[in-house]
Amino acid sequence: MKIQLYNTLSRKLETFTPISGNEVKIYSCGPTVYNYAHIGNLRTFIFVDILRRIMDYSGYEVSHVMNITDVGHLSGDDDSGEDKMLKSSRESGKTVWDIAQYYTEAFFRDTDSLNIIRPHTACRATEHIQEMIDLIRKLEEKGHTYTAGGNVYFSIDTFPEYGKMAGLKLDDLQSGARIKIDSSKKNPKDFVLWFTNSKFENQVMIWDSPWGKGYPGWHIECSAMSMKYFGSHFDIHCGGTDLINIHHTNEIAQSEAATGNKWVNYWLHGEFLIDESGKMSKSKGDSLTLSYLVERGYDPLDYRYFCLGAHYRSQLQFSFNALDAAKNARLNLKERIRLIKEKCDKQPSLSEGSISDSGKNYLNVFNEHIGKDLNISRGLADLWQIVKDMLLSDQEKLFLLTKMDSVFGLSLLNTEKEDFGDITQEIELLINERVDARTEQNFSRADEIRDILQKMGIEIKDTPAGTTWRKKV
RNA sequence: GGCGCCGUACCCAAGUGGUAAGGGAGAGGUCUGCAAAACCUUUAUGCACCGGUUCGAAUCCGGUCGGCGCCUCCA
Repeated sequence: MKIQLYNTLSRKLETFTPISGNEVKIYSCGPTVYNYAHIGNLRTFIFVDILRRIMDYSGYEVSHVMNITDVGHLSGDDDSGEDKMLKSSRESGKTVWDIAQYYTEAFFRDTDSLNIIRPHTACRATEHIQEMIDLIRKLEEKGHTYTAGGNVYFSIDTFPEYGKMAGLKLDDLQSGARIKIDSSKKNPKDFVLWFTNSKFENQVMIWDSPWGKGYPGWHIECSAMSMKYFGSHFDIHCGGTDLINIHHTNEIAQSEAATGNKWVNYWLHGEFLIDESGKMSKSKGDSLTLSYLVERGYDPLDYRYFCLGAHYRSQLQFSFNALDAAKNARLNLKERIRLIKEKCDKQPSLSEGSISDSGKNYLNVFNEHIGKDLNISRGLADLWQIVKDMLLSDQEKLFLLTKMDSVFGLSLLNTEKEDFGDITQEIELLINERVDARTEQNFSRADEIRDILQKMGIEIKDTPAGTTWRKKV
């Protein structure tokens, strides 16, 4: 199966070819764990998950590494900003280590509930300080660094290709347009590799280094960790679109300056989720979290479905209206699939070889769609078409759906419990009573019971096979 | 100030040169004691606006208006 990816490096669609045989090495930028992830953050992780699932689906051997940024980083460029971990620690009364642990667990709870497959390796920055120090040393040996004001900086003037991915024209950049420039820097775009002499009280996240006690700059962790797990050259690096200009630009500079060779072949960036006021950000304070959606009665997979409706490189407009639409769509889809499953119940399942031409065609079209820069929303449309196809056998539908859902990750075949709730005794009694009333043609009582159940949030369905119910959407 | 993206029906959106995917919502129908659910049908001569290129444009080019992002930390 051919896979084309839009590479930020070239700003073009490129056909994907792995560096080594059938292996695909994916590094994705992970969460900063000083707060809950908001649903905008999670959109990017869903995008990475789709990428990974499509690679798996295509038969590649994927290894996926993701960092956990548990080192506090400054909110400003000039050393005057506040350390976010410390801030969070001060506000909650917990230690920075507890904070990191707590939010890391919260992050994985969220991603698990979104059916996001966990990376093979999730590596904490704080557990790779030595690797970072080693990398900085290498850069130092090659003359790419200088020390000023107690910090070790990367000197971008020693790396002529600086900014090539972002297309930055250095002279045109208005550095300091929004923030004060660190006066120790030789070039405003230089960045810190290692901070020493923390000015923060109670700074506990400090380590010994050749340059003194301190802590690493933000960018170095991804370079150091990806090289540790993947070596100096790997296939795909992805993250949010905001990382292009600074974070990934700096990562490329320090990585390629250290090794002297190309670091990453394909760079993929996911666009933002926005709401009426624009992009969501942690610094806005109260932000939309997944658990808030759950409190409001949504299933995490409603949000996943919502995200699959748009291409990863388009901004997606969030609203509860749109989320409701996704929720309805997902439940409708599952109901249809439940019926298909029911009808196939006693029949033997199909194998790849016994698929009809029509089925094969669906699969080819689907593969073509998702292979073209992960066009998952087009793939979803393909899936709907299969579900609604009146000529395709149910068995075949089931086969195709199962295969395709390995890419969507929507648990579409899980139709048993989730949406239909636990049968409570009360509901069952009422339903039985209503069935009796209807048999006796006592329709006023039957309608009365239906109203009662309605108020309890239960929806009644009278089918030829009997009365069923489900929780109201 | 520099760079980039976007503007498609009531809503979310796909489509980037060959005559508008999909979903939600709405409407009509079948079914039903009535409903609900389910199922079927239906909903943009039109893709912000103006001009141009082309046999042909939502798609390419130029302009106008509007929205968003990046150039601090950020998904």
